[in-house]
Amino acid sequence: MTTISLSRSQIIDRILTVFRQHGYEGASLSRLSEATGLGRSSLYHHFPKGKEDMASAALKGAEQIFIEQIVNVLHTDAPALERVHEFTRNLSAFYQEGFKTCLIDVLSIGETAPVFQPFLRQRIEMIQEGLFKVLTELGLDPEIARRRAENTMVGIQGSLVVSRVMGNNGPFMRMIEQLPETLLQGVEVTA
Amino acid sequence: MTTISLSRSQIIDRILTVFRQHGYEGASLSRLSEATGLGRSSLYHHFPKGKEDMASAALKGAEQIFIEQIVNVLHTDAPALERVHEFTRNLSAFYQEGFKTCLIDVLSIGETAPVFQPFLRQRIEMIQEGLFKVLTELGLDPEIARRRAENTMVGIQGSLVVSRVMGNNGPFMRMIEQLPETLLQGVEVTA
DNA sequence: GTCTATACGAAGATAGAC
DNA sequence: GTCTATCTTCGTATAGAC
Repeated sequence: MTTISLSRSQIIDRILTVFRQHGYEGASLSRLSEATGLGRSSLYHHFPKGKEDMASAALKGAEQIFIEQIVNVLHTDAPALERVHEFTRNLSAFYQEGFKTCLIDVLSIGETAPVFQPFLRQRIEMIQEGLFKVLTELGLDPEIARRRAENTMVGIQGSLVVSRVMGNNGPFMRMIEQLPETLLQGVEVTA
Repeated sequence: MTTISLSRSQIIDRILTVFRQHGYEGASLSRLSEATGLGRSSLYHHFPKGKEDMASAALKGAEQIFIEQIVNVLHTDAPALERVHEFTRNLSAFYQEGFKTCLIDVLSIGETAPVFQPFLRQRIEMIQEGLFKVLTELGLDPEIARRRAENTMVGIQGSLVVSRVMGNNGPFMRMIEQLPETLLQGVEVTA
């Protein structure tokens, strides 16, 4: 066979896309097979426990880039204001300017939701903790900081849903555009 | 049979719940049959085109109460401020204080999404138009009004997702609590 | 209007050859 | 590590009796 075989991370990436687009129940083995170019048995070779393994791998595959691009940028030693802006930029890229459905949304629906829920919840908490840290460093009241961190998560998820339904990424992009301003409202810019 | 048979609207309500909880693909005929107490064939008697018919009926079933409770309250001749508050209260009740997943979210995922998308989109537009009307009546700049209407939809959908994943309705309830204030920011209260 | 029975394909999953 | 073949269960859907 001269077929160029995919690396594990490439396979997982294809799988990830299927789950994002179709949800857990809609991500059938046929679709996963087609998307990866692997037969069913090959999929079971890579993911012995089947679909649940694949969804877990997809979740974990997204985690790498998620932590790097979204979470860690909030914990660098760069100036707090700069961290907010990098977070915002990377967020937009991570969701492909709002065109990508979020796994957090999609995997929290249906019978298997309890399986993934702890991980999904952790993702939300990681972002909220990172934002909380940055905002309190900037002198914001902890109550307000916590609140803004939550509202940010709400804004991300909500704008993705609304963008998806409206058929354009306007809502997401407007959320992104106003995010730094919203987060930094009332912060003293003591250069 | 002494079984108390359900009315059509009761049947649709049960179906609605299944779609909300499991999404379109996860809402199998078995689940729908169990939830309604009707055999598969009976379901086909009521909904000849099968599952797609059921989902459409569920969507239409929710529309009645949606328009009454969420949209129409924005178009009454009550004072605009009062309309905002009634909208907020009814919104909270409609989503059962944040414990109910929204059909707009759930039916916009997966292969059949294009079938329902126009209707889902219309729901979002109905709310946004109603809010836009109230806010402009209150003297708000049209640009700002449009923006706040969109942010409200984003807040609703996002807080429902985050509440679901976090396993508590706190995010939704905080969104509800701050909604009137957010909407009415900068509005002159000329009694 | 609801039931039983049934069709038929697709679902997830496994065995074993190569 | 990928394939073909196969298994079982579940999926949607229909026919026809009551």
